[in-house]
Amino acid sequence: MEIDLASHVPIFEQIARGIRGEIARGIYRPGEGLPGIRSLAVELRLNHNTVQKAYDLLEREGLIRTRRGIGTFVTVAAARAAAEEVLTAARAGLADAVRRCVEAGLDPDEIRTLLEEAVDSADTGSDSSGT
Amino acid sequence: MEIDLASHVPIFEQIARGIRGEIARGIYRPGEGLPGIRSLAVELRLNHNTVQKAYDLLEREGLIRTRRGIGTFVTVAAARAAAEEVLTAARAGLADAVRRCVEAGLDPDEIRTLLEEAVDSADTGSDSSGT
Amino acid sequence: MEIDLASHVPIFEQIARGIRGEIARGIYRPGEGLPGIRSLAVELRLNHNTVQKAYDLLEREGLIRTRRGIGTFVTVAAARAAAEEVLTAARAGLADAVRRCVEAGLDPDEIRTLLEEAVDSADTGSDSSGT
Amino acid sequence: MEIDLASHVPIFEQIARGIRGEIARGIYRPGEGLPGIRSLAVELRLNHNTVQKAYDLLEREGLIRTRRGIGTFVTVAAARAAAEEVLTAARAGLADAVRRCVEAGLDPDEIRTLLEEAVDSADTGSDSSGT
DNA sequence: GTGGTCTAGACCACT
DNA sequence: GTGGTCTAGACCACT
Repeated sequence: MEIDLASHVPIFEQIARGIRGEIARGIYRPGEGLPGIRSLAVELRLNHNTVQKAYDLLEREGLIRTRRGIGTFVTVAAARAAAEEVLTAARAGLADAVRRCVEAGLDPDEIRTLLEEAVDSADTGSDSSGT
Repeated sequence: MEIDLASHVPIFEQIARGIRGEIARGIYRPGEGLPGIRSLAVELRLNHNTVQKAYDLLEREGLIRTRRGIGTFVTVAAARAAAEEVLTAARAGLADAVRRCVEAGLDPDEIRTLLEEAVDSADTGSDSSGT
Repeated sequence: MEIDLASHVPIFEQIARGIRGEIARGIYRPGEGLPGIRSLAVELRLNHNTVQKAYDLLEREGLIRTRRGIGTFVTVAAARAAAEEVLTAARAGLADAVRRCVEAGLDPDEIRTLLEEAVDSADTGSDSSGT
Repeated sequence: MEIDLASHVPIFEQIARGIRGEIARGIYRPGEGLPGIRSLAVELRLNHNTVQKAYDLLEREGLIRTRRGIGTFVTVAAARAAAEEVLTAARAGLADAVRRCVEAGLDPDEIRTLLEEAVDSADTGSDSSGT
């Protein structure tokens, strides 16, 4: 998961988004355990309270369930819910970014070109070669 | 200019972006006066200090210049600089949004579809169909 | 008279200081007329209200006297008073500048060197060659 | 740090000057933490926004760096930069004060005498006599 | 506790 | 009217 400290999006929100995305993509499946708050905090070099806040948010959304002393788990209803939330957020984010491009004076074709560049470079981790 | 009070982007930053965009698109031209800090604050229903902070930022960037008791004006170097800043920001924002879409599990074609929807709805007023 | 628009000292105060100095040095003598508000404003490229404010200040101090429709004149008591005020202000300003030098980490000798440089360069207008 | 509420120099600028001087003199060293915005505000009996503005200015100059939730620290490049800025400002201030003395009709010797008085009284605490 | 943003409102300088 | 500074006080994010 990548945290952008310079972003205006609160860090706890970025963490929550990251986990939502991972649930949506099936990286974490219902019943599966999530990394511990402390260890994730160490990995991301953040204070554990910040990670805690992200987990709290996800629990309020019903995506995860914390069991004292045992750990945090993905709920059964999570996969579908996460996918929807992530999709909605992604769509909103894209619409917003496009609006800013239009305001920047870019015409649709230029935006499409930028999109292709962005798709290509975002495509890093996922192997699209089919190998 | 539209201000999103719910956004994580600080209001003063949103104002600065808006004005940068307007300079970039030639709505405000070098030498031209910008709306007064107080009057813009009233129009946007914001506190004048918030608008002041946005103008401060733009002045530090060299896009505008303030003259005591007279008003605020677009600098000669502004148009080009604003266009560049806005373009860079727009590109970064789009790349970011696309990355989130990919993380949401969307494939390139789905992202392209979303983009077309976004372009259409962001296409405020400017009828490109020529009909 | 030199006005420093970038200075934090209000412009009307700078004008007043300038005139006080000129009275103190005998450039304007008791009974003599001062430049008109409008013409001085034009010369200094300022709004006449700003010059007016400076004249008001000097009148309150008793250095000058305005006679409607005739002009502004240096009062009899002015010369001595101006000299005192200017001297007090100059002394205070110097003490302040020295304090800042000390705070900048300069030792007395370095400050003395700077002073000699400053005295030399401030010596521009006054012909010390005796020619 | 001493704040002169009657000065024409804005309070936030006075605070920035004070801290620049303290960095220049090595009172605060690179990596070291500065007093918190809120606590300094309390100490100086000022509003925290005013101190904030001073810190903003210093951050823009690259002298200090703020870390959310942690505090404000002197940057590595700060010492040299601060010393230069402070020296330049001190030199300019002294030149200005001397110019005013000359305009007040003081001759170089009188200015030198005033300087010695100022140096003596500004010589707070640091006994250079070695006694 | 530490910094960041924002509002409401006041006072000043310049045009 | 136009900008600049400051205060008092509130709310949020991160440690």
